[in-house]
Amino acid sequence: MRNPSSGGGSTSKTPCCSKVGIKRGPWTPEEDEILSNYIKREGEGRWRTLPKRAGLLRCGKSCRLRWMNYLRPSVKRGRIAPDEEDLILRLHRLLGNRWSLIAGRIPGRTDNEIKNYWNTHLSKKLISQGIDPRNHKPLVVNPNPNNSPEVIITHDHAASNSKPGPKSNLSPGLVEEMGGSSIQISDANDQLGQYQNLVVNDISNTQNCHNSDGAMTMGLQGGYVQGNEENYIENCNEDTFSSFLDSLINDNMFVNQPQQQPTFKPLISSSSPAPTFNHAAIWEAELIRSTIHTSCDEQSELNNINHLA
DNA sequence: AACGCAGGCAACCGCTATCCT
DNA sequence: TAGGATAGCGGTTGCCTGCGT
Repeated sequence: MRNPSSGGGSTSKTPCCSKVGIKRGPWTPEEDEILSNYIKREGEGRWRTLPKRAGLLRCGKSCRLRWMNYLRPSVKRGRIAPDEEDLILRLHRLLGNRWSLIAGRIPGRTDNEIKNYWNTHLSKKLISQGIDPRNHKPLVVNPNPNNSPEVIITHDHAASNSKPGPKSNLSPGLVEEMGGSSIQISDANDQLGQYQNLVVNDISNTQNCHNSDGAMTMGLQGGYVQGNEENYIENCNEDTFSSFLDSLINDNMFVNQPQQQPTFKPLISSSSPAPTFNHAAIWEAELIRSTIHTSCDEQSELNNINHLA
């Protein structure tokens, strides 16, 4: 890809691999093999000193990235499946540009891969369907007979343009749900919200980790005021965020409103015409459920969640 | 066949969080 | 507690490739 001699960034700032003799650019098969063999032998970690120990003329960051994104045995290569695509969309609506969190829920996919896929495929797809990819809300299209892509963003979330930070990058959809007592989306995005609810609901029926009623409601009602995202998030610790997730999970519009059992459609009509029920949703729910279960048991997941708090 | 263009994606960047001494 | 080291994250860059002309 990149020309090693050209250097990566176009900025004048000092790159991390500015040392003379440190190689940059695309990795060669030989380098891959050296790195793979070394990590299989010695294990991950100590990236800073790894290149020297392994005999690579790379910086530690580069080695880590290469391993995480390509050389790890668990990394899945190949096209993103429609099921995965739908899952990415729904997770993005919940989590925003938290690529690592999204990737953590899609086995075999890396944050970089998902990020790239989002930027090159999904965001454009959403735009073409009149949905703002930043907040998953309908775009207000300027009435235009030739369907030119002139659009007005209706909900310009701060996360879209501001410097990302752990405390300010929740998706607007998520924030919206945090502020309301119901997960139900009341605008033209109803269908999308309902579809998401199905998944969330499915999770709620089986996940039993933080499922106390008290904890469940705390995240939503304990201090968050709609429009005051920062305050809420700043006060949000692991428990409250977990509780918030629980509240999402347990807020069950279909139980409350069984007559509204909707006709579900994929968020994006990527493949076949919309079925009344999508296997992807079941698969996704199962996947998310399993990760939530995992989060109950593993500190690493807590650490991940903690990034949001 | 040659050229130009746009899209895809691997890699790099700066920044922040966490760990360690 | 402070400060350095390390790990990890999300945004951005720019080369490569495929396609259209």
